[in-house]
Amino acid sequence: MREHYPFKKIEKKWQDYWGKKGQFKVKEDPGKRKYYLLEMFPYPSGKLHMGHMRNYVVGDTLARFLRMKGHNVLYPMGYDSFGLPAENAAFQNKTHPAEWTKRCISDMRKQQAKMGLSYDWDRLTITCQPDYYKWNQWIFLKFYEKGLAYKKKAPINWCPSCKTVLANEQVEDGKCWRCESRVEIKDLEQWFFKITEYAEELLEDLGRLAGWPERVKLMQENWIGKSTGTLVNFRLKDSDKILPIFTTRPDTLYGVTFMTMACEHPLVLELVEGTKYEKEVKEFVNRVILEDRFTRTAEDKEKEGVFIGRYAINPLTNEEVPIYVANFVLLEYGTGIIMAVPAHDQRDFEFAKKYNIPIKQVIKPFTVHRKPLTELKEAYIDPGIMVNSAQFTGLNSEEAKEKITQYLEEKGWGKRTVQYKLRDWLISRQRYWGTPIPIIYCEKCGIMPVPEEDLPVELPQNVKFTGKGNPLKDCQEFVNCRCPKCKEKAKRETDTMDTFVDSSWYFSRYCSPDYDKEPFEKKRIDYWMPVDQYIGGIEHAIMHLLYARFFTKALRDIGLYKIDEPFKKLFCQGMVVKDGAKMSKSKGNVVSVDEITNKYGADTARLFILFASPPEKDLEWSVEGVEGSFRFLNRVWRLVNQATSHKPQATSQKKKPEADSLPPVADLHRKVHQTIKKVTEDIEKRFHFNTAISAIMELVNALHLVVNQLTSYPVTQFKTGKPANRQTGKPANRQTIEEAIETMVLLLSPFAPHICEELWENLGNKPSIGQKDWPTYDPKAIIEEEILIIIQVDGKLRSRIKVPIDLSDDEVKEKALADGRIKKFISGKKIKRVIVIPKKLVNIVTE
RNA sequence: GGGGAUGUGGUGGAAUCGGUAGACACGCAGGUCUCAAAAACCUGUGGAGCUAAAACUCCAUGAGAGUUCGACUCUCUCCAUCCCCA
Repeated sequence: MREHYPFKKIEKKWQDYWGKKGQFKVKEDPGKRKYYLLEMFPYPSGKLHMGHMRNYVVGDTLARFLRMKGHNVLYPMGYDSFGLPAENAAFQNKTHPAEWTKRCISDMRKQQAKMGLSYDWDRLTITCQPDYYKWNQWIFLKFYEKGLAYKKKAPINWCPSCKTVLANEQVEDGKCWRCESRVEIKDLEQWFFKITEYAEELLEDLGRLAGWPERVKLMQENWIGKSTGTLVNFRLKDSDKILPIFTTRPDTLYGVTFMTMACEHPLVLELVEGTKYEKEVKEFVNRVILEDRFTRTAEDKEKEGVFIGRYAINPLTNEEVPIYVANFVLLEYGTGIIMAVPAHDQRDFEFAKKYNIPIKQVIKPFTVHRKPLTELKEAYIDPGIMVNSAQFTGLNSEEAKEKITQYLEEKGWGKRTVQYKLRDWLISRQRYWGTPIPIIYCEKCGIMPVPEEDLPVELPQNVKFTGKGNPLKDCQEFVNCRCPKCKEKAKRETDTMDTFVDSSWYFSRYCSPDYDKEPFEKKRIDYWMPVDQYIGGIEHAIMHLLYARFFTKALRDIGLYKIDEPFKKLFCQGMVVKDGAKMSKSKGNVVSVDEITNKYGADTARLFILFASPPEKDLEWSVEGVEGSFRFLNRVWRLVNQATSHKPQATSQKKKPEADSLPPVADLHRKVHQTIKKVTEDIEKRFHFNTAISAIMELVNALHLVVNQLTSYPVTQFKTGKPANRQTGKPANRQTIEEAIETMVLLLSPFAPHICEELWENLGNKPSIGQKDWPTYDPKAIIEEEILIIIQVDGKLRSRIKVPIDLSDDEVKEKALADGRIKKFISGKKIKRVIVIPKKLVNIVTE
């Protein structure tokens, strides 16, 4: 590794050049095809890792390619810079979150620049700055006006000793991450965005997102979780209360033998209050509530519950059934109360077995003679024939669903309904480092939105970070204010917004980052939006992408957008792993960007990342692989410089080849054009940078062979040759080789931009290679004169022959049958048929 | 339990529309150069059989079946790993 190309010098030189020239700045240009290329912006947590870099290298390569193809490419970068980690770091390092964030951003920008990423830095957007979060507040007020932002009680994690709200990730094993006290669940007034209002549209429009991966759409579909079913009103015994339940199985209504309620259901504690059941129920609820959803609903989790001492009345049968509170019922789904039919639902079945609750079968299989119910080992969940169901007995259960729902509707006991799993978006966070919610509480006037002209409500700088509670609450100068209406003393909302609010529209801010009348300028947004290609990790498949889609629709209804969907195409790159595990500090398998750029340079890192695997798959980091990429670039460097050098190559002086052993120059010309085609299509159609690079490697290998063999060729002539004639049959050697070298450098330039700029200049061209047109191939040049035909006998490869391209199928068939090797296999056999696949293969089928 | 993805040499991967399995690279082995090494360059490299060598033959894409003249590719069953949901 002693001698290598001077990548440090070259990379610095061209990064400076691009920066000085402002080469990547873009403006709206109606005359050019726009292309908005977006990467998920990072959280500035300190150092960028190779996982980030993979995202950016894919994006940057694409951006450079598209520019050369003549697109007007918007390629911006920003930082998602509000959030809990900054606040924690501030507490630990005794710095201000703003300071810490600023430092992280500066570090990350340096690393991104070192990788040669071609962002338009003029559009840099940092979400923790008032000129950005002002518009979060503005949007909040618009949502509030439209009823899309509202307040209601919701349970939160509460640490009684720290007296603070905890995020879910701060609860470890049901205990506070800092002081290890038992976490409690408290109901608190919180702000919500009404995403459920768009549930149907969000679901429906998934069908129009042709450029999205199927699995992401599927995940969103499941998350929205639409189900059609029936709402049935049970009555509470000895009360006039109604217990509404949602079911997708109204056909099993006659088989209800108990009810279960979610532990979080507010009615639970109300119903047991002052009764002998109170103590037991409370203890149970408090225990269950702290387990996370996953463990609670896991298949193998023991189903548990407690009788609460009350009964519900089935409207169809007037039967009384006991009410339980159970661990497997979630408040979020349906109404939080479930009618339990143990005969036809597996979880209900297990529960009933455990607590000796009767099991009543109301559907029997279509196939006759089934074992009696008492011997059932599991619930019967499939459709069948209705039994024990009054006037519905004998019906097909699918049919009965409809009939029973109809009957309930007639009687006013229930109705058909559509249910979504999607919940409204809780945006309140009880912490400092986020966008202040622009609301004022006045004793006289109530909830008052901050007037638009008073925005932004700025985060106060002067707060104490004790690690406990929300520092904003203790900041008197922030909290105390005047009511905008009556001007009396009032108090500010101290909750801040979820950071997902910031990332739900940042891509629109890039379009007009300097605009100060609204979040973004219509004229410019209409030119750039929607995003043509979004690139990011699969971990955002649900939350971020769903919120951004919701924002787009809501802002459209406010009149800010013309579009319905923000991201036309989505690409999710795989993870970067090392030693079989995702790179992470705790595992100690992190490869830092600096380490790689210092040792091999950015071009090598870029090339390796793209070459080692197709971008949607996980990428295994390999030191040998990186060295291989480095070797390749050195090879390219020597090859091109050898061609431009005045000194003849020392090693190539040995002997002159015979005239007939001269390299096939026409082949090289063909190879060049085939490579253009392959590389272009691999990038454009498939995102398969790995095969694009291997095609370039093949071209380099071919060139290498030609240059080495062609010892009679005076290398000095490379420097100032005329461009190759691409129209006529067989160009001169010099032109062909020159064309091959220039094309190769052009094709390689989006992947390894620095070295290619330098080589381009060395070849006697003016910079910048990034502003040259992407090469196009000549369809005539890629046609082979002779093609290889595979000959099979009974599907087995037996011979190959070369034939002229224009030979007819019949002639090919004849040649195949006459082939010496084939004769051996078909002699004495009767030929049943011969299949000829034009220009590919002949299969001779014998009896 | 439901849904999805993946499974190809010693390794990463290629085979884009059902038509030569293993492109390109890594690694390894041998060679050239060198006092030696590194670098660079050249040659070989799925397995087995048969060979002095070449040629040739057979086997091989997680396992097993099916469709087809022909299957890494399509269908079914199973196994393993990963992801999402419950």
